[in-house]
Amino acid sequence: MRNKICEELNTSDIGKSVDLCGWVDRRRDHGGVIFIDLRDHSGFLQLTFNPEDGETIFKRAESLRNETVIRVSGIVNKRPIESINPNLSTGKLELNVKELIILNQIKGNLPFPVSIHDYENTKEELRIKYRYLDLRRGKLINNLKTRHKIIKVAREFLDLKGFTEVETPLLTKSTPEGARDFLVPSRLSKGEFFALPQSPQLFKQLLMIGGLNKYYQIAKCFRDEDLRADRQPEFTQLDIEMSFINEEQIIEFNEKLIKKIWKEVLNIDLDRNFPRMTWKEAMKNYGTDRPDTRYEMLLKDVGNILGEIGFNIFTKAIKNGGSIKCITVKNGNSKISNVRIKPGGDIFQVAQDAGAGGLAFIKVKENDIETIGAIKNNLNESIISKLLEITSAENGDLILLGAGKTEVVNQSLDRVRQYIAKELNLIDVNKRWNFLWITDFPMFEKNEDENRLEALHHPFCCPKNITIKDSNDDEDLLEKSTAQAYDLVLNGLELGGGSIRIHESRMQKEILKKVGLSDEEIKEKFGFLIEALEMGAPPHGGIAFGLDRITMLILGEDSIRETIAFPKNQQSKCLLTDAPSNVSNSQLKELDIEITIEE
RNA sequence: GGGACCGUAGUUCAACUGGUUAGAGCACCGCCCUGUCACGGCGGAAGUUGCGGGUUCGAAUCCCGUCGGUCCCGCCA
Repeated sequence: MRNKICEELNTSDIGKSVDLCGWVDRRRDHGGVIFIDLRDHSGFLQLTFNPEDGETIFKRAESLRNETVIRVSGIVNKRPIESINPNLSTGKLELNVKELIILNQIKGNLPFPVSIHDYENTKEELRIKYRYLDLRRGKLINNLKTRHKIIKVAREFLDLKGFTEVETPLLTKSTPEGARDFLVPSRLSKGEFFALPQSPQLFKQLLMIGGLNKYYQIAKCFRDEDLRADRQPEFTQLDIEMSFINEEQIIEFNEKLIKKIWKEVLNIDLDRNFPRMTWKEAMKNYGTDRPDTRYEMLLKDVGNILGEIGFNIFTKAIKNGGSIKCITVKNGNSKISNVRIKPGGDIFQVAQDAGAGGLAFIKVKENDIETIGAIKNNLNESIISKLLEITSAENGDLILLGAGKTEVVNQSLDRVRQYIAKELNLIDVNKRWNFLWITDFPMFEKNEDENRLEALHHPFCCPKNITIKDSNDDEDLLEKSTAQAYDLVLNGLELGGGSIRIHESRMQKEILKKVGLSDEEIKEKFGFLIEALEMGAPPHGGIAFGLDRITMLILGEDSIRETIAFPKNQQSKCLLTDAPSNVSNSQLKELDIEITIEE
């Protein structure tokens, strides 16, 4: 059909006869001469039509519209010097068309313009509904190519290190805890359901037990939860697992993998080792387990300074076992107006939205401080000087304080910190790729509402420095234990996480009991795992990266939808196919399923 | 489940504090134009202002409801 593509053409083709196919990107009809920008997957070439070439072909050329699909044959000509277009790789050339075949025409108006010159703020609703048109604009295709390259580099790297890519089932078992499952009924098992995997977690462990040694998978995962800019109901993990390995080895290995991807895809050398921070440090200094360390404003605990000054909110916080913490905004007094940090102000609101009762402030001035009377009346010089010492606050700085339950104080100050960093442009642009390992997660956290323990990572993480014998002797020891778990954080975003897994059946049973499962439930839901662990399971561990997020960050996009060919909208619907949708009664009957919602 | 913002021609936007017949660019249709490249010129068609209700002499504009979209909270082992 064609013997050339646009990007292949250069001045050595001048005088040659070529056949090209593509879309009409734009047409410029001068009456006498018609210019068409031909676009194919590789680039552009200007076509010219002259009346002297015959009435039939000229008439046909006049009928061309944007996005008409054509095949053209002609002679590659050198453009006159004054007509060279320096913005085009084929700008010195043009094709004088001798034969024009219209392969497909467009019907009516397009839902939005495709030509890159019209690239405007097209509503995303339309871009997703007519994804094939948006793809034709090129940017998304480039994003998909970058995504492809990331996967390719990872595959090559892992292959070279002796890993085997294995596909695990999509039709699998619904598991308790975690996210909501997508359920799949089956005609052969009426009344029963498969679940789509939230991750291949247990299967990759079983592969280790099977002696595969090194596994990876570009794995589709499914979670029926609400969506965000960085969360889709189906997403992709780069999933990795290894046997006879410890935490340190996994971290070092995956750091190499990430560095390789950044080098091959972006040509960026991440030469220094990624810094590490324990979960405790992260919570203490940043109030979150995925801190953005590109800027300062660390959280400081001022409970022992302000807890007993007599200000009721502070006193109560400490008395109830909570915290008083603060962040210091350098030169905040001039950069942030009073109304913003008082009730009704945007910064105050951020703190309150995060659950805090409010946000207190202390403005540091020359030889004085400014704050609300209820606080100021209770301060003396020694307290102030201690406060200034611990916060390193100087004249002009603004101290923002939170008091109450530690989790709430952490969460609200974390949000305020992030908000202010964005508002005041405090993010260090030189730290564009600020990777950080978070380690030493606790095994469990308390679910206050239901008064029970939940696995912080998942209940297959192996606790650190503790044996099943220890835990039998001291229940508390296990509950307060640290997991051999680690997360990779980039600029405040979780890129991936993993752990050393439990390879001992008795420990696995203990942990599952701790998160509230009965013996029966353990047997029913995880019997196959417990059994497998009893048959010579090797120590093993691994990690899973969010491939969509990695791609998003590498591309500098704000949403993973820009990295996915056919994404869902925020209501979890596919606007292109209108899925999910109704099914016929006969389909339902075959599954013995009845719809009870009323129309 | 909750909060915020948005919805005007095929499309991207405009329309003052509620006030004439809701405008413009691109696209579309017609005519003109032989070197443009986001070509240019003249003319034309194109609107249930998402939908429904209310306030008003008068609503794209204000109010209520509803539908759709985006961002966020909850949720996401």
